[in-house]
Order: sequence, then structure tokens, then C-alpha cells
Amino acid sequence: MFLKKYKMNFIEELRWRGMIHDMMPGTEEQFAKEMTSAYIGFDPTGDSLHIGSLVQIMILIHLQKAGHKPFALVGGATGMVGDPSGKSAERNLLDNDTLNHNLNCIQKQLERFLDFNCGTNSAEMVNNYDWFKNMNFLDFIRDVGKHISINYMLAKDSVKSRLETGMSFTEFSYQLVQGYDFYWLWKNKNCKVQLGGSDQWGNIVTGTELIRRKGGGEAFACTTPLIKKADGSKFGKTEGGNVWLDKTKTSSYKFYQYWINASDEDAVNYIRIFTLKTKTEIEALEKEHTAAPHLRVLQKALAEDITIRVHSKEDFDAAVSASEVLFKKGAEALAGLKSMSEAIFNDVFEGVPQAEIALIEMEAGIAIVDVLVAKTNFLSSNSEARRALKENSISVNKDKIEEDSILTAKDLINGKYILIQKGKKNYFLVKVV
RNA sequence: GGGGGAAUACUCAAGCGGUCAACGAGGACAGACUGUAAAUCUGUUGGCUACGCCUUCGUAGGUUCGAAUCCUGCUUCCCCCA
Repeated sequence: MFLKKYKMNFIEELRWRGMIHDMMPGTEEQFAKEMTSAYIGFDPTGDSLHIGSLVQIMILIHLQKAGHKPFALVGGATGMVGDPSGKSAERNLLDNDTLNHNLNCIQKQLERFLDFNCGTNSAEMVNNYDWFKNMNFLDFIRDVGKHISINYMLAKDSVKSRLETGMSFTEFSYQLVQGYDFYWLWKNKNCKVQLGGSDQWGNIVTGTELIRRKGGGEAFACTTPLIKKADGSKFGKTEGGNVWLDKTKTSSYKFYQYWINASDEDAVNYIRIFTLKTKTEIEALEKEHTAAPHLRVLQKALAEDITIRVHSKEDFDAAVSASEVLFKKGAEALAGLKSMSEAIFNDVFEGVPQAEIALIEMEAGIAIVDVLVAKTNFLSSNSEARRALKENSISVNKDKIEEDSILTAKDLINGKYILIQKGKKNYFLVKVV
């Protein structure tokens, strides 16, 4: 019956996209049987989600599109404890102000991706602090702890791997706290499935176990694989750290650039995971890409789709025009820069680091090394600047420059700017005031 | 409580009295080639007022003409015995 109403099978959908790592027996049948509520928890360790969490967001979107009901849980309580999964050392506890700030920020980001007002399968946002704030310790160890044995808890990888180096009771009990979340949602919200990253498997299973023993019910789990890049490096990291969803932390330009720079091999996987394009659409794109790889159709489609969905159409357009100007060669790029109106220019360079230099100083002339270091802090030491200049990696206004060059007012674009770059991708804008 | 060992740059890891700003590997950055890809090749990877100078080898002292290398105290970590 349910299948007839919604033509898309949730698990099938995730499967061809390569988004399933592990699944409990019966999970697929559960989704096929009826409209099912499922949840994913988000950790408030920072004040923004990053593109790693985007995978989980996509899962919830697919879930809702398939006609099921998504719960996005923010961990106001679990955030106070600290998940030991994948961590080799004890974590520092967040203070309450930071935690609340993070919770608010993350909640706002999540709201953007799901439909909270579409009838029976509207998304819901929950905070586990709500059911933990009045729970007292004795109740917890009597009503929850009694159902799960220490032996069972010790067998979890997240615990086992820490037995040598040590782990506080706080982190040890994390799986019970998260397990109780699942139990609570199962009991009060009829939530039968928990989804999440593969590192969450142990925690999730503690939940289903608790539901079985304490509630005599059945619950299910499905996890996504950890995303890896073809070259083995970490997904979602750049020189400057994490790629965040918040555009004040990662500018739209940089966000767009992250995706456009994906290798062919990675792009094939990413487009399945991070966009909602259909199988047919994706296969067509891949065909096109194979026929003319230098056009990078896949990367472009990927970057466009994600940037628009996470930021906005305007942000995407700005990022594209900035990229077009910045990645054109020599004279052409310079002409492009010169012909730009000030408004567009500012827009293009919004996400590019900048510094100001007084016009009088510029007119007097400044040695390139000083421009790179003392005046702008673009590079961190004179040695580094000299080295870079020797390596022929510094360009001023798209032209390679000599180590002993002196910049003057003549080098200003439209009398106002100088564009410096190190290598192909690192830009810096000097403004004259 | 007793005994033994270890701490070196972003990470791993040489060095055990001068030739050490410190071998090598990985990573990172850059150059060439390309497609703002991958692979490959090459260079760089403490600072400075720069063919010279200064500060670095857990920390504080000491021995010596001279120490990352030897000695002593301290800190941290590991192993063995109780």
C-alpha cells in the first residue's frame, strides 16, 4: 500500500547512490511496510555543520522525499557528555554558553534543508536536552543502566580502543545516553530507525538493544559509509581547515571551489551523494564527462547544485563569476578585472582575504616583499616571501613578478586595487585608501 | 615502592662531542605538464637588517675551546618487578 503511493524506495535510492554502509536485518522491510519515522543526531561540537554532516542531511532529505518522517536531533544533552567514537583522547567539555550557541546555529542550518510543514511526514526538530534535563542520575542508572550490561558496553570499538589509554566514566556512559535517545523517540514519537555515519553503529545498536530489552520493541538501524577521497586524504578539509556550511566561516567562493576542484574519481561519487539528481541525469552527465573530460561537466554540475542548495543562487552566481575572472589567463584576466564595475568587483572578492595600504605609501613605491608580509600579512615571514618569489609562485595582477620588484601607484587596477596571488588558487586583494 | 628505557622540526624517524638548522620518509606548499583533475618529474619546507648572523633537539643548570650528543635536578610517557 505504502509502496503504491510513493514510487521511490528509500533504501533502494540510498543503495545505488552508495550511501549504505551497514543495515540491520528488517530495516528495508520496515520502510517498505509503512510510513516510518527515522532520526539522525547532530553533535553541537561547533557552531556550524560542515560538509561531512551534509551526508546525513542528504539522508534525511531522501527519507522525507520517499514519504517517511525525518527527525533531526540536536544533541543538547549528548553534547554535554562527548561521544568517544573515533576519538583517541578524552574530549574537553563545552561550557553551557558555547553549547547553547552551537545548538542554535546548527538548528537554524538544519531548518533550511527539510520541510517542516507538509502534513504527516513533516520533519521535526528535537533536542535531547528536553528529555534529559529532568532525568536524575539514580533514575537513569536504575531504569536505563539496568538493561545494558557492562560486558556489552565494553565490547564496543569506541570503548575497547580506549581501554589502554584511558577514558572517563562520562564518555564511557555516552552510548547509554545516546541509546536512551533512541528509546525515548521510539516510545514517544514512534521513531523506529536511527540513521547516521558508520562510526555511530555501536551507539545506534545500543539504542535498538535498549528498545528490545526495556521496551520489548523492535527498532532498526542504517549507516552511511565514511567518505574518502581517492588519494586517501580527508574529505572536507582544505588548507584553511574544515569546509563549513556557514558562509561566514567558509565563503561561497571557497565552498564552490572545493567542489569544482574535486578529482574525476571523487566527483563521480560526490554527485550521487550530495545532489538529488536522478540516476538517469547522473549517467548522462558521466557520459558527457567521459567524452570531454577537460570541460569538467561533473564538477560543475556538482558545485552548482550544492552551492545553490546550501547557500543560494546569488552566492553561486557570484562564486562563478569570481572564478571565471580569477582563473582566466594573463592579459585576458586583467582586462576582465579592469572592466568590472566596483560593485561587481567587491562582490567577486568578497571571500578573498584583503588588506589596505595608504595611497601615499603606494605612490612612494613599496618593495614586493614588504607588500607580501609587513603590509598585508598575506605570507607569514620575509623568508617565506623570498622563497615564494624564488619559486616563481607570486603573481601581481596575474603576472609573475621578480623578487626585487617595487610596486607603485602604476600597478593599481582602476587606481584602487592590486591583486596578488600565490600559486594558482591563493588570492589576496590589496586596497588603497 | 624498586629497577630499566624514552622525550628531536607538522607527523614518523635518524643522529650519540665538532663537518648539524640537524639524514630519511610521509605530509604540506610551489614549479613543469594538464582540465582550477589524477598520475609523474623538479624545487622548497626555523627566523633575520641574508655569501653572514640569531634562536631551535622535553625543562633548568653543569662539564668542555666547542653539546641534539656527556653529567645533575625537574617534568611527562612507556616497560619490568612488587
